Amino acid sequence: MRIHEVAERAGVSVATVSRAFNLPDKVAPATRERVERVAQELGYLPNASARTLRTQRSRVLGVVLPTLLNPVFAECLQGVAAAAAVGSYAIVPMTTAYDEAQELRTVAQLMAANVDGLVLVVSNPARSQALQRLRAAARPYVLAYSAHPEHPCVSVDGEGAAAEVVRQLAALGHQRIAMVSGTLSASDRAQQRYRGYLRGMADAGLAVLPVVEVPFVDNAVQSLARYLDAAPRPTALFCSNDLLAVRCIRAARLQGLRVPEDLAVVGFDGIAIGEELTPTLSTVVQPNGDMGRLAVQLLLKSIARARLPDARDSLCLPHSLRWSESSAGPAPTWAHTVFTEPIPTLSHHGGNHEI
Amino acid sequence: MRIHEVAERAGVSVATVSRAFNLPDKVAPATRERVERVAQELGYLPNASARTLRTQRSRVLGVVLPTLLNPVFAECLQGVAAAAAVGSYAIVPMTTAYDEAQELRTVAQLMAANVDGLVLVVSNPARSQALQRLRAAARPYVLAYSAHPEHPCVSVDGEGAAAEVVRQLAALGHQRIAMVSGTLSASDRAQQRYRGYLRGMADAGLAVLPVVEVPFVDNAVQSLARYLDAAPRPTALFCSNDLLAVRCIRAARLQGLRVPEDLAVVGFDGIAIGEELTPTLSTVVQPNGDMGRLAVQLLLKSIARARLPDARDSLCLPHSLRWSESSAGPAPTWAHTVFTEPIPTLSHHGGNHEI
DNA sequence: CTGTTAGCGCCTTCAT
DNA sequence: ATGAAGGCGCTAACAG
Repeated sequence: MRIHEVAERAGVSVATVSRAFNLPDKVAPATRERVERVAQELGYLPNASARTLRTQRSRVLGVVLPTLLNPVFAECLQGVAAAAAVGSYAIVPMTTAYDEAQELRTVAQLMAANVDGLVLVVSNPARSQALQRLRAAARPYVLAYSAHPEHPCVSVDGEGAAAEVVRQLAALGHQRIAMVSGTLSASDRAQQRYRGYLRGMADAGLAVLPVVEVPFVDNAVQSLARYLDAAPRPTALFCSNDLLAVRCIRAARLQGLRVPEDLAVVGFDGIAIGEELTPTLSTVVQPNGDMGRLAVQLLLKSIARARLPDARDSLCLPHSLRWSESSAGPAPTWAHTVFTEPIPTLSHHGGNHEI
Repeated sequence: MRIHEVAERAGVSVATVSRAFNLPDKVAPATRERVERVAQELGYLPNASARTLRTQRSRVLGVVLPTLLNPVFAECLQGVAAAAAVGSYAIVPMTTAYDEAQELRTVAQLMAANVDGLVLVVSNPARSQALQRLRAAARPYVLAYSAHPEHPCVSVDGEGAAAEVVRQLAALGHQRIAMVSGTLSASDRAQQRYRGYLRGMADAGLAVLPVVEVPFVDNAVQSLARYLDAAPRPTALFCSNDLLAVRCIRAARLQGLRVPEDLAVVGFDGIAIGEELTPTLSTVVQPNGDMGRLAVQLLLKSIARARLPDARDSLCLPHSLRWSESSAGPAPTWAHTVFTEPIPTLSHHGGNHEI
């Protein structure tokens, strides 16, 4: 279905049909209605490629995310999609698996696809070649989840939030607080949260524990369980994301530890499912949907003004701490000896609450 | 950066540059190398819109999903993305929130965007206007997660799997097995699984219980808890998806019920996080990634042959039952009276395992 | 092996 | 208020 056929059926020129769609004011009401009716009947929709080629604007935004298997980014993407839809923009999301080479390839591909702008979550803004390339090509982009003085960003104060969590855990009476993180080098955010941990521990006058780095998801629970098996174990774990927190809770249970009595676990991200688990997840709640939404709004605003987004327009969104069931103050000393047996495994059919 | 500039810098015509990219064999090695080098230097990438307009092929696939907030579809999308990447196709995912009107709009938008084909998860293939439209326009598409004799599909036998789950629960000694479902009318799949429940109960000679329909996510846990409060309660719940199962487990705990001793809970989907929860989720494991992957392969194969995918090429993938910690046989009668107090709520700071 | 050229479908200036 | 026509960047005949 092409514009020519609509024009023919409506007894007008293609120019009039085009105007009826794009500049409705410039066409007589009667004509416009007729064109619209015919277009409707024929199911005509303007060919996006031709329009893009002609106008040099695609009304498409590229979205670069590490993965969609972590709900935090899926939630963000929903916000991006919602805000884009409001502005009549389509989105093309792509995932990079936290790999910087792939970030670069992805961005190149998106540029070739003529996206009008990009929202991206990158591993490390400071050294990202993908961002350099975008800047060199003068493509509008906004980062989400990262803060960097030279890039337009929408983020939360991850370091401050982490420090706050640790201080509050200390205030609850915890002294041995360990940080659990994914591969630190893979993500700027993980490093930021770790710095927050260090600062919080210093503020509380506590001794820092070695970071528990869990690089591979496969055996995360296994290695965490092993870690928790060795004395003296921490009384609280601060995890750099909620999925890690879920795994820590499982590892604790496998070791026969109660959460939160024997081990408090706090996550980071505020993924929705965290509130449905048992115990519900204590965590740093980020406004994931809003992060995406506002990144898009910043982007679209700058596009409308035909300028690049300015680093000075960066936004730091408020976060909140959710103190929920997976955390509490440490149990008194005698309690630590109660649960030394691992919980029954599957063959006993899950009697993990009879103990 | 346009093809013309590359041609100029390389001292050849635009046709040669184009050929160097698309038909490398038809250009002299020396020339090709020079063109490639220049293109590299200039960071040239062919304009996708122009190419699409000219060739009438975009090398883009549309992906229509209900939501990305349910990990089952995020997992599927990863499979889709992987298979598309292998075939050098980009993807444009869109979500429909289980709304049929939005499915139609989304498909129309994707068609206007010149996608070469679509993978879609729709509410109800039998009455989907979106599918009618695709068929009318002769666009290649493949459905995932649904089976329908008139459409090319990649799915699992949801009814059979559900019946199997119910029979096995019965074999474990359960007699009061209830089905928990989202809005039945919103999804073909939910209905299919419900039919499986009915069949399984009949096979086991058990009396069917009224389906527990949980239409709105907001108060799902609340209403489930209320349901579980009323006697006589079921000893096993079969949930039409894993997220519901997670909520059922929480509702049970809120009522002071142990899972699985007082209440066995089985889900459906096999989302990855289910294995990390405590208790780990018993569920029907679908190959979510493969579902997406194979749907794309079917699609690309047919595109390569310049034909529409045939309903007779539909695939029914194997599923498996994962019997894990959230299910077990029913506890003996005396056990039902042990836990009658609700677990402490947040204000008591989560002592839900001290009972 | 390489160059010239005609559109793909649309928007937009210019003319009427 | 409407129509005619050029060209966005690219690929694929067709020539040479």
